[in-house]
Amino acid sequence: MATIDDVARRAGVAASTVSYVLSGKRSISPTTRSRVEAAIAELGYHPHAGARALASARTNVLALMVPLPMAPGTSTLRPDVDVNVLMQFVAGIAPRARSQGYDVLLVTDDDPSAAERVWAGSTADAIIAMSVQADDPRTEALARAKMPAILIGLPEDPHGLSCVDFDFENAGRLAVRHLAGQGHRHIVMVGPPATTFERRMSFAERIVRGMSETSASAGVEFSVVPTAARRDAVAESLAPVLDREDRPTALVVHHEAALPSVLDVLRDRDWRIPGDISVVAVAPPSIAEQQAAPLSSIEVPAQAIGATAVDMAMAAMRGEGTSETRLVRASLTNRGSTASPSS
Amino acid sequence: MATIDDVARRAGVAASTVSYVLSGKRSISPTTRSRVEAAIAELGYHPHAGARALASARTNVLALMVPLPMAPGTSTLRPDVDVNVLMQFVAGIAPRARSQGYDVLLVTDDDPSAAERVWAGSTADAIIAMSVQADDPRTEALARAKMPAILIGLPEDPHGLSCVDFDFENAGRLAVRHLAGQGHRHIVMVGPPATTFERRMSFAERIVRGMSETSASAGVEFSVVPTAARRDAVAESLAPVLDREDRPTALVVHHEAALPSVLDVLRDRDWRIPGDISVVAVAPPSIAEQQAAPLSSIEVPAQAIGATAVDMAMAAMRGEGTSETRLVRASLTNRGSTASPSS
DNA sequence: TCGATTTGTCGAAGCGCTTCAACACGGTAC
DNA sequence: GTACCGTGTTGAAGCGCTTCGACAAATCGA
Repeated sequence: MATIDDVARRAGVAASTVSYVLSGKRSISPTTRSRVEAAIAELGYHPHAGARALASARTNVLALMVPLPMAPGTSTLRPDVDVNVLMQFVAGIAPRARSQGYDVLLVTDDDPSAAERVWAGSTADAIIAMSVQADDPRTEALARAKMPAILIGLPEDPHGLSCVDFDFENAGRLAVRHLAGQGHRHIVMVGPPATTFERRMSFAERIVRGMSETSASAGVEFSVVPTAARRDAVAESLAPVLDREDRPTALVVHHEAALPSVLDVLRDRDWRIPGDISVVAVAPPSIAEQQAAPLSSIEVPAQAIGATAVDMAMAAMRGEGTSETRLVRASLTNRGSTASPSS
Repeated sequence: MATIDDVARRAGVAASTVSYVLSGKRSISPTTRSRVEAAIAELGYHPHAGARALASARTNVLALMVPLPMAPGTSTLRPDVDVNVLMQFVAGIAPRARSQGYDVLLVTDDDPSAAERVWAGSTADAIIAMSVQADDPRTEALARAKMPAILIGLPEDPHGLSCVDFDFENAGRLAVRHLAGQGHRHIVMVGPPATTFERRMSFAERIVRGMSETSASAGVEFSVVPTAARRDAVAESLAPVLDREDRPTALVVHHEAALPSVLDVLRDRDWRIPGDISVVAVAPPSIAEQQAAPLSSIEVPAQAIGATAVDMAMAAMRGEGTSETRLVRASLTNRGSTASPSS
């Protein structure tokens, strides 16, 4: 492997000059610059990441704490984390980090001390923690490690850390307002399984709050049906609600994995969308689009949130960013799956 | 941050002694060892990863090339990579790497030169590349970079690199043998979309080869139906085959995402499993188990393959591992979704 | 024309660790 | 008693880079 000295020798300059060409921290004459660049190209030189980290005290690595949806060893999926959504975040984070010259380190240990290991060992410059729960133990560990950290999700007590998340409360309001505006007086939210609520994933609580408050003030009847993703589970959970004489005229589905099952259940009853029932999905665009029927949806811009998290991490490293919480605003894309109730 | 010198001073020994306590490369007296360990604990010392990498020429980082299933910027899923399967691999890789003291670096660039960047910059000690296609350009790039690399998947020309994969050909043989043994004379494989075949993902080609050869020698009629995952697509793709008078009595489904749709389509026809039709899934256990009906399946041990890849990478770094190809053997778990055809 | 800036380059001092040669010391062997 | 060995420890030399202060040369204002 060629070193910076090799390059310097070949270009007939000092090593420090090469360094400055690379970093742009001092002005360099065009002549020198091109000689150095030529030498770099000829030798196929790549600076040694470790040496760089040692000398500059910056690693150019961003650590990403990902909850592994399946416990290692077992094959059971953790039902409260949707793999597709997870990937959407990663798809937003990785390229954005790369474009700023950062590599992404995957940290999957559920042990909260992993954060300290990464930070204290100068393995990464900052951490992004995904899928933060209301009472997530990682939050405190991150704060204690005193390292630039961004949370995706909203803990009860951020311990002074910055957070990004989708504005689920607003999404809930939006959905109800849209449907109530069309004349719906009875709305049901089909939500994540009960365990998600028990785990205190705040997003679930927030969207419910948004919906129920708006419903109340609009005089709309509202209830929540938590469900597992499997079709039989969905059918069973929904039956009591859909069988009622006074059944809801609109469904708001906030459970990516259950979406196909919900549509199937409606189809089994020969209910047309939106003729017999209106449906709004709360999901990343790619998922809403992939359904059998195009669904009007409140799009969770997971990729954009991921990218934002990276930007906030960069800001935090620069010492800017007084701890802030950014809630990315909801917007409803109408794909024609809602209409005034026929009654 | 405490340095090794701080620890040495506190323990009253030389820095090199601390280093040897940490690495175990020289014998240390029990007294000294415990004094050093105490100092480490008191100071909360963590060795600086960069300094370590510089001095020892080893980073203790494993790079993982993951094809991002969704192109950044767009929201379209690449249909040939199943997110769930991807995650299964990661779930096998990350903990195994960690247990050997390695961190995992996520490399999502599709640019083949990413490998060189990572290697030449001494950012990682080895690379594992996932979802390798028959004619994957990354293969040659990896080989050229002359770095320890393991491929998950089977390229046409491994360029001397080691590979791990599931023995899909064997899986195909196994499935047909099992069904033929029960008396089935007409089997259809429901496979990944046509684009997967076009992309020359070798797994698809291999399982087809295994099935068709065994079918031929067992006198069984066999055909392949590629399909997209969505329910309407599946219904449409399967219709010509299932509507035939002489319809198949068994389906082998090798397409994780389409599995639920296939079951739905059968249910719509009021066909019972296995009474009216036998079904075998080829999928990771977690996915086979999650279906509405428990499915007999040939289990793709994605986690185990991931772990194996890590072990092979470690061996390759030690300079062992003459380039080898390991195919992990298939086994069929009977969950009662196959039976002799009723005819 | 001369001092004051600015511009471009260099040399050297570390960053925190690993590792090698060297050595002190008590125990064995003769 | 001397010679030798193994054990446990040390000091110093880098690993490849960044960055700071210094400095020569070019540019400027008056």
